[in-house]
Amino acid sequence: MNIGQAAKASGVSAKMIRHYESVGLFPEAARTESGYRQYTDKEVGTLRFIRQSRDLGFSIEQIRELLGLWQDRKRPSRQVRALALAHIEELDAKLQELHAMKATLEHLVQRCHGDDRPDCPIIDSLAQEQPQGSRRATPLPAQPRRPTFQATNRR
Amino acid sequence: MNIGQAAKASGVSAKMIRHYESVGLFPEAARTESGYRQYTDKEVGTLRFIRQSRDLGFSIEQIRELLGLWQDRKRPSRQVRALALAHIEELDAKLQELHAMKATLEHLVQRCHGDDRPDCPIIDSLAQEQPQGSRRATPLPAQPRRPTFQATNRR
DNA sequence: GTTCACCTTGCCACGGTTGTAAGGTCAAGC
DNA sequence: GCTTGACCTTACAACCGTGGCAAGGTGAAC
Repeated sequence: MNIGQAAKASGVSAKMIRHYESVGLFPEAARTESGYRQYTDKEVGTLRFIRQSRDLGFSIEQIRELLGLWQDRKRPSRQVRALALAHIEELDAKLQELHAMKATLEHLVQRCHGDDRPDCPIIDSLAQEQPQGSRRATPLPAQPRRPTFQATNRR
Repeated sequence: MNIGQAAKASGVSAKMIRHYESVGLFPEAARTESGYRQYTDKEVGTLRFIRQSRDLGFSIEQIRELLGLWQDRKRPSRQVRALALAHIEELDAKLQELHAMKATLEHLVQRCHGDDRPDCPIIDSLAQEQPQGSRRATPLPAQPRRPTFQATNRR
């Protein structure tokens, strides 16, 4: 199986298969005489595992661990569960963050007429300097101020 | 005011002030004879505006527009509102995505004993090949399969 | 022997932010 | 004066995951 076929079968692009190989997430594939990578069903299975994990938002490093746990047939399910729980917590943190942003914006949008007049509470709020005892409901202790949220590529 | 002081006053790091300047989000600062950037309160105000916008998850490009709207005192509030609404939709899309991930994971975690036994539905599910008529509740038409969600740097 | 789809490697781009390196400047204390 | 240390300057690389493009080699059908 060439890389293109493995890509189709697994749902991981050929580009990313090469990338995963280069970062050691995926073992180096066998090659034909002319250098073409060759894949078996077993490897496609691993690629599918990777794709599913990515779809659930696991990072490459987390997937590295997951693959290790998958390979090790004797490992306690406790370990897998712990990894999943940790990831759920990350997702939760992100969800909370995004939710807070959305709530603030919705509040502002609600108070903006949104007509021909220039007066606009949204802009005003952005321009306003944040008071020391911030407007945060819970004054979280020593919280990193920058959002851990990054706008992602639109496609 | 030197860059360090402007950074403290605005909450934007010196590093990022330079960066914003380099990408044209922020006008080039005046300089002393020796080349030090000099800032006034007005510019610190702009920096604060940028920071507040970033805290709400607006992208650099969106902030560029917001700054334009802020500067233009006659622009209809409609425009600002539209920008905010568009961003709320982006946030919503992300929230939905993360929520779906979390829901799936929680379902799996719930069914995993999490004890010393190796049997684990989480790993099994990742290994399992996704059937054509996926497990998605709504078979969204031509949805990009890759998550638009990126794990972000931990700090 | 040409054509076309595929494969190869390598480098660049996107977000936004941080780190690091190698140097210049300023104000204080001696 | 001169050193020290905190600040400033620029430039470049890194993070993460993915896509794009270039320049070339390969395989198989016609």
